[in-house]
Amino acid sequence: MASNVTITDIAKELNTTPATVSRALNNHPSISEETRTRVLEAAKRLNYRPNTIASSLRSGKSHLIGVLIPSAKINFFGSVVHGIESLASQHGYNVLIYQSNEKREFEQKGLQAFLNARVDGILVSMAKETHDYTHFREVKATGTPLVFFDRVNDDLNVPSVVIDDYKGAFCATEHLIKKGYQRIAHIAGPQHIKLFNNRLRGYLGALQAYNLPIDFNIIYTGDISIEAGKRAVEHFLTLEKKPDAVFSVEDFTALGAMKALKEHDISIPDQFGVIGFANEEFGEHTTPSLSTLDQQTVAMGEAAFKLLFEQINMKTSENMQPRKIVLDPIPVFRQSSAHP
Amino acid sequence: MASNVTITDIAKELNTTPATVSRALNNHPSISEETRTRVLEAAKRLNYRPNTIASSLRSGKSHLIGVLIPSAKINFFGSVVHGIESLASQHGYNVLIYQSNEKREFEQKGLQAFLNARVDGILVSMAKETHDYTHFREVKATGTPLVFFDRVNDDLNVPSVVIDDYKGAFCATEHLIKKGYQRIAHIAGPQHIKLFNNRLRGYLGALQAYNLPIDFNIIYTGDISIEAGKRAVEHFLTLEKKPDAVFSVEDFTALGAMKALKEHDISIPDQFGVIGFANEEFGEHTTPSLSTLDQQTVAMGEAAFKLLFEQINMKTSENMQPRKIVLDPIPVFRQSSAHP
DNA sequence: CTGTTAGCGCATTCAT
DNA sequence: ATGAATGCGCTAACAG
Repeated sequence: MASNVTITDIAKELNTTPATVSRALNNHPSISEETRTRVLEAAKRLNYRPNTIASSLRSGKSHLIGVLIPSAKINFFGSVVHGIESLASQHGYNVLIYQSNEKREFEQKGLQAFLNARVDGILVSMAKETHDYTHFREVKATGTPLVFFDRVNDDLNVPSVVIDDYKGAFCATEHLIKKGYQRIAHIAGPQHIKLFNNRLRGYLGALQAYNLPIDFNIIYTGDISIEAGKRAVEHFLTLEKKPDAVFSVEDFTALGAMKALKEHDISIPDQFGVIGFANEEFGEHTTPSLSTLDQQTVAMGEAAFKLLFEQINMKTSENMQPRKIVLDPIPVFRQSSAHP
Repeated sequence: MASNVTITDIAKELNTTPATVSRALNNHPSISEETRTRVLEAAKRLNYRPNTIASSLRSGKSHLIGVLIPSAKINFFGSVVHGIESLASQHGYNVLIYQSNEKREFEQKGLQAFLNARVDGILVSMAKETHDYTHFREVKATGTPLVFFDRVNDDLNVPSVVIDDYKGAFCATEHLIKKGYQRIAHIAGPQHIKLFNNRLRGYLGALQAYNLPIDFNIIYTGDISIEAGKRAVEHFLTLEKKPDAVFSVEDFTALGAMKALKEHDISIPDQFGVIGFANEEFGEHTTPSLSTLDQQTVAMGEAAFKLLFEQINMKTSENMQPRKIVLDPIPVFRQSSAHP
């Protein structure tokens, strides 16, 4: 069964030494073409499998990267992992995955596991619950390259990849304006979370850019849920000066808004325009289909890996300030904002 | 900077030997309580991190499991990975992830990478493209525990976890019957894929069980797409004896069917009932919401890990025939099948 | 270009 | 209960 042939076995077979076999196997420059082929042939014949564990121990490089996400069940992170893994395996890295389940405790355990496994680098999207960052500081202290994506923390001085929420919100609002909607509302998310604040700012920025008045009566702040979207619309409809379109901070909230509008027999997009943010899968299949902004999940994963890869291959001396990659969200304009 | 304290360092600090430190750290039975605490204290003080690589090399156990999936972008697999990782980390295993992207070539590369990393076990959902199974045979030949989930192959004699497609299809069809629909159609998937065939059989089984006639005119075979669903309905509506409900092999096809029905102003569920299979996220948010069967993704991941864990801890002598776990799909009956 | 030597960090056998 | 010795499989520095 498990043959477990080693380079020593190959060496014996060919009356040479493990060192030579190792060199041949790793395409070392100073090795004759002849011995290389002989070794490769013998390796194949004996069904040799390089033991990466031994190699890692000796070389100090594990060719492992750790990816810490809140949950693989969340679509967004699955897509990001897709981007990460694709590039990583192209570059000869294996990907370790760990879920924080939004708990700081698990987050810490995951980082611990990664460090113990001597990963060559770590990619993290932070848990919501996390407010104390000492565990990340410990990682930095070990010198292990670290990159944040999506859920980042700027104080930590770690390279990161994020989406340009301001620009996305600006773009969404601008789109509604250009489509001819007159009075555009916003359903905002919890403002202590930076990205939701950025989206609010993008909304305000677009209104200003087009010299439209800002009315805080049509800015509803709720949580991220279908229910919040419904409540927002109910609120808007009580107003004297009702809005005729809404930019919702997030697709699920937009969905709630659409449901409430339907209940009131307000037709979308004719009487009321709706646009969300995230490009969740369901948006393509609602009636009408939901306009939104795509978050570039796969590109985010790829960018995150690239940043990490740079860091891994960087002499520690080159200690410039950490790079921050900001991805543009991609507009996906569908029916819900197609003002006639 | 990276301290990289070893057990030897701890030993020196305490004027003892690496062996003692190792024993203390691993809760070896024959070690005095006093030295244990002294070692643990010193380990913490020196910021010691066990080197799993060295440990793996020495012990022969990597505490790594490899998970090979078609793509992390696909929701289903993300959820399964969630289930796997949760249990795995509870049991002290780290999870390596690799995507085949539905290509046999990558599948083989992934398995190779896993074997080289000396994983303690491998979990696989096969690529669609795969028809030649020698790479799996090679894995078996190494003695590395292997478990299939969802996309399995029975010839390989490998333990597996699947969903009971027959039962799910039976249940869906039965539901439509009990709701009072009279003439129930089926949109089937490519029949060379076993699970689709099982669903067709479940549909037929339910009709028989309730003494309903089987009419092949209302069994439409297509691929798995929204378009196929639309075409199926178009076909059904040309018939003289039109159906008044459909069990669709899969949610996206069901969605296509709903769209076509809407275009024909046929009201769902009053005039026509629809039920799908998979419990895709969008189903909750369509109008009307889509009845379906949940595939128990997280439970599948957990079951797969459990099976693998059993195998890992099994003496190779206990070579009974491989276990096969069959999960029951969970009915999720929503509006689209709510016959008045 | 190849062989020799050494050791990565740890767990385990055999002493004591 | 602890210490001494050994080697897992590989790579790398140094000789030749």
